[in-house]
This record gives sequence, C-alpha cells and structure tokens, in this order.
Amino acid sequence: MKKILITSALPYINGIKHLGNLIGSQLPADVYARYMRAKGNKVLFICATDEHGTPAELAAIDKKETVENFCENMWNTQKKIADGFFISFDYFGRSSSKQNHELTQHFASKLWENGYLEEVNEKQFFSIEDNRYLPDRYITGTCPSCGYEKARGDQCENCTKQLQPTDLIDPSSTISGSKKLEIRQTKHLYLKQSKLKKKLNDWISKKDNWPILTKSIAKKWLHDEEGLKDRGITRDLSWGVKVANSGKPWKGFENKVFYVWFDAPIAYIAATKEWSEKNFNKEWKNWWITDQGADKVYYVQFMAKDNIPFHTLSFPATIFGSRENWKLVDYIKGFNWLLYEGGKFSTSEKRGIFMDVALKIFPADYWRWWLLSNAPENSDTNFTWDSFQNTINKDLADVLGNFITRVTKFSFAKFGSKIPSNNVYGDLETKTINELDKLYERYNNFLSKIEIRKASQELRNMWVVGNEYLQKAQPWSILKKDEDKAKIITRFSFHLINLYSLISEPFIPDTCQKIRNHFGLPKKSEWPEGLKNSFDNLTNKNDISLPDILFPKITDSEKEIFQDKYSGS
RNA sequence: GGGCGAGUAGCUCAGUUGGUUAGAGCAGAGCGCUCAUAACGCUUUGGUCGCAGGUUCGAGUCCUGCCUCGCCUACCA
Repeated sequence: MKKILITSALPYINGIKHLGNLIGSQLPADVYARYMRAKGNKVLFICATDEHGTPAELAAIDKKETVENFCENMWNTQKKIADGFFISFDYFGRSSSKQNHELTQHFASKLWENGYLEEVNEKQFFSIEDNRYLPDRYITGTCPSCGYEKARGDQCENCTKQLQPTDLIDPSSTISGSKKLEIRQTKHLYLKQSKLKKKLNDWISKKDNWPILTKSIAKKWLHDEEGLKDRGITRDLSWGVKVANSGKPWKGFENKVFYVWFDAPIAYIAATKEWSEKNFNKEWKNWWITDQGADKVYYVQFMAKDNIPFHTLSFPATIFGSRENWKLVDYIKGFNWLLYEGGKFSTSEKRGIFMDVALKIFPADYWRWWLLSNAPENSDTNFTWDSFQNTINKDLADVLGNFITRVTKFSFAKFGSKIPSNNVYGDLETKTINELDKLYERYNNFLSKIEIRKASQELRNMWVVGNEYLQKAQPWSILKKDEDKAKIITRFSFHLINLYSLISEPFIPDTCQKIRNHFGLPKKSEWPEGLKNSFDNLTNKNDISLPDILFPKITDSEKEIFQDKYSGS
C-alpha cells in the first residue's frame, strides 16, 4: 500500500468552469484517484477554489455582492457541480481559508528571513473612477505598433506584440472605460526566483519521466533569454491574504495583499490542513512534511498547460526558499487545451459548454467518457457535437450498454430474476478470460502511467470482448437443446458485467454503481488482481432487476439543437 | 523573432531502443446472427507515413534543409 497525494489545479472562483477546465485537471485526477484507491492505496485527493485577485472582485461587483459572499456562493456552486460529475475529492477547500492566510504569511516570512524576497518600487496605472490599480490586461488602448484600437496593456491581440501599458496610445480602463488614469508609484515584494535557478534546474533535470509538455515549459522559463525572472508576489488589492511578516503587518504593505499566484499553490497544503482539522486528525503533516512521513508519499499534480510554470518553478521556489521540509511534487501531469467546434471556449461570448449546462443536458458519465477518451494529452483536442454523439452512441450505448441489456433481458425472460447458478465453465470461457486478462494488464499499465486515452481504449476493448463472447456462445440458440449450458453462458455473461462494473469505475462511476445496484452486487468495489483467477465472483443470491436503458442514445435532433444553442453569440 | 510540439487510411489517433507484407476506432462495402438501444459478430476496401536530400544492408522511426498547422513567450486565472 502506497500513500498517494493527488491535487488538481485550483479552479478560479470568478464563474462556472467549462469542459476544458474539467478535463484539464479535475477529471483526469479523479480517474487516477479512483484507480489508486480501488487498488488499495491510501489516497488523499485535494482541491480548492482559487478565490483571490482582480477578476474575483470584478465578478462580485458585477453580481452586486460583496466579494466574500460571492466567493462563498460560488464555492458552493463549484462544489455542487464537481459532485455532479462524481469528482471524488477527499476535500474541496478554499484559498481564502484561515489556514491559507496563515500558511501564506508563514512562507513569506521564511522567504524574507532567508533573503529570497525584496522590496521593489514600481510604477503602475491607477484608475481614479474605479478606485483601483489596474493590472496590465485591464488597460485598453491603441497599439503603437499596428494601430489596433482595442489592444490590451500586456499584449496586442491583433499583431501579438508584447506591450507595456505605458506603450498604449490613449489608454482607458477596461473595467469602466474611464480615461482618468494616473501612474502611481507603488512598492511590491518580489520573489527572487533567479537565486534559486540552479536548484530548480537540478531538481527538474532529474524528472526524466515527466511529460514532454511539462518539462519543456519548465526548461523554457528557466533558460529563456536572461533566464528565470524574479516575480512580484504582492498586489494593490483589498481581497486576499494580507501582507504580513511573522503575524505583524508588513510596513509599507498595509493596503496590499499577496498575488493569487503566490497563495494559490500554498492552498494545496492549507486545504489539507482544513481537511485535517475538520476530521480532528493531525494527518496533514504526514502528507506534507517530509520528516513527518511525507517522504513516503507519492505526490501527483494535475493541471492544464497554463499552470505549469507556477507548479514547476514558482511554487517549488517558494518551498526551496523556505528552507523547510515541505513535500515537493513527484509527478506533474499537464494537459493541452480543449477546443470547442474548432475555436476557443469563451466565457464572455457564451461559446462552448459549461459544467452546469453540461449536467443539465446529459448524464455526467457521457461527458466523462468523451472527455477522458479524448483527453488533450499530446495536443489540443477539438470537441465537436458530431464526435460526442458518435462516441457516446457507439462506445457507451452500443458496445457497453447494449451488451448489458441483451444479457439482462435474455436472462430475465428465460430464467427469471435470479442469476443462474450453473457455473461449470468450458474452453470458450477460459479463452475469453485469457483474452481479457491480456487487455487488463495493458489497461492497468496505462492507468498507472496516467495515460488516460490509451487506458480508455483498452477498457473499451474489454467491453467488446463481451459481445464477441456472446456471439460465439449464442445462448439463445443453445437454449433450445441444452438449457443447462445456456444458463452457464448467461451466468458467465453476468460475471463479465460484474467485472466491467468494477474496472470501468474510474471512467463512468455513476453507471457502475447503477449496474451494481441492479444486479445485487456488493457496493464495495475491489480491483481484481488479475483476471485468470476471478472466473466467477457472483454469489447464488444475486437478484436482478431490469434496468432502464443505461445509455439512451443522443439523437440527431438533440445534437443539432445543442450545436446551435451553444455556438456563441 | 525565439522556444516547444505536430503533420501516418475519408475522420480521430497509435506506432516502444531503425528490422519482414505500416495498426486501431469511427465512417464505407459484403456476409452472418436475431438475445439486444436496427444493437452485435465476422470479412473487407482505404496510406509515396508533409516535401526534398542524406546516413544505413535496411528509415514512419536517425541527420540536414524546407513547407504547413498548433501552442508558449512571465500582469488572465
């Protein structure tokens, strides 16, 4: 038994996330967590909302709520939606928790003590009408390079040129449109990542097995141009973790908070602490402090590619700089983007499928299956309604669902509501198990390496074996001359269904549970150690009820309606 | 501009350290079955492996150049 710590990137609080966010971290993390748990490992799966920063404040203003209330409500919403997708978090915390405030301040104090922070004076735009400092991207103006009138302060979207906000001609606040902007002098704390460059490089260089995507992004940032840059970790905002040193306000930083990117990763630790305190245990240290047991923990992070620099560099720099025994990540699984019908998901243009809508129109397992079997592991992946309809109807409805229906209806009609007890299996059953065992080994191998797409293919191949078996065994014609043999075939088919309901659980947990309920199978699911010895683990008491169709097909007209409805404004 | 990745069947992709006739799923065609959500099974048609050179007994795989596409480039999280 191993101890496995799993975190999925913190979803930002400013709204409901879309399918791309889901497949970029929470969903694959959930597959891994479920698999590792089923294998008998001790798993701790942690996530939290990322609540600080300008977008959160603006979203609250937009909803005419206080930012505290807004975050509270949105945390509830996001939690509920994650539950709706059967994401099996052990704890879903908040980056605004008391624990995170304390830990963030703790880390900052240590970094200061060890000389990894410095105070830097800089100039920043302040909007008088908005009464706030504006991040670069919240300033709009004319691009000095191409003349595009809606260039942002960080970059011109039209000509892709990198900009400073002061480069813009006729700048205005993106928030209010106000042109009453002034440049003010302000002071910020910088994390001196550059001093830790060698340490980070040595650490990353040893991670031979990390995905190319993860390593190449980290290396790029380390070695690009002048190398790893220092990074401002405070902001002129009110909502966030107050800048403090050893519990006392930091002189000159009374009206500032830490930058979300500083406090968000620390929230992995803080959320574990929340979990610990809610459960009245002190276990969080066993997961996070290496000389208190965490050295035996295998820690895996899941995230989309935008998050990779912060998890490979900034957060490890924070940990290294603290000179304390915090657990570092062992493996980072990064994902590319999910596209929607060839373009980007867009919150503002209402383009694409958002998690709440998704749950309203199709069951969670439909989405889980499509997203996981098409996970953007090697490149950006395109969601299309055609593909979704085709994949669900074929894989879930035809291959798996229909297999279950044909076995169940046959058995129910011929032998009543009990699974036949005859279990003297012959050559065909042996061959079938051997065939499945080969696929199963591959399946397990892919799951342990977190190769989600490939794992899903092997799982599907195992479903196909069920149909192949039935076709060869033909219980419907055997029944006419040898009822006993027909019962054996039927029982073996139920055995396969039982098997499927165990091993498919990481991908389609809801359906697996439904299957087990209908066929009187025990709730507790154990991951078979190999299939050759598990010919039959059904009891003679299994009472079946006829399930409704497990996977109703997606019709052409449904597809067309949704295609049209979510194509954007 | 720089960096990374990709280009393989109509579509989506797999191809381990270079090794016989390049694979899967979907889509197409034919046959079979009738338990089943007109579902399933079997067979089968599709490929100058982006282009041009090179190394090698042998290249989808290695090297060079080129073309096309995607992503990243630090204040969006």
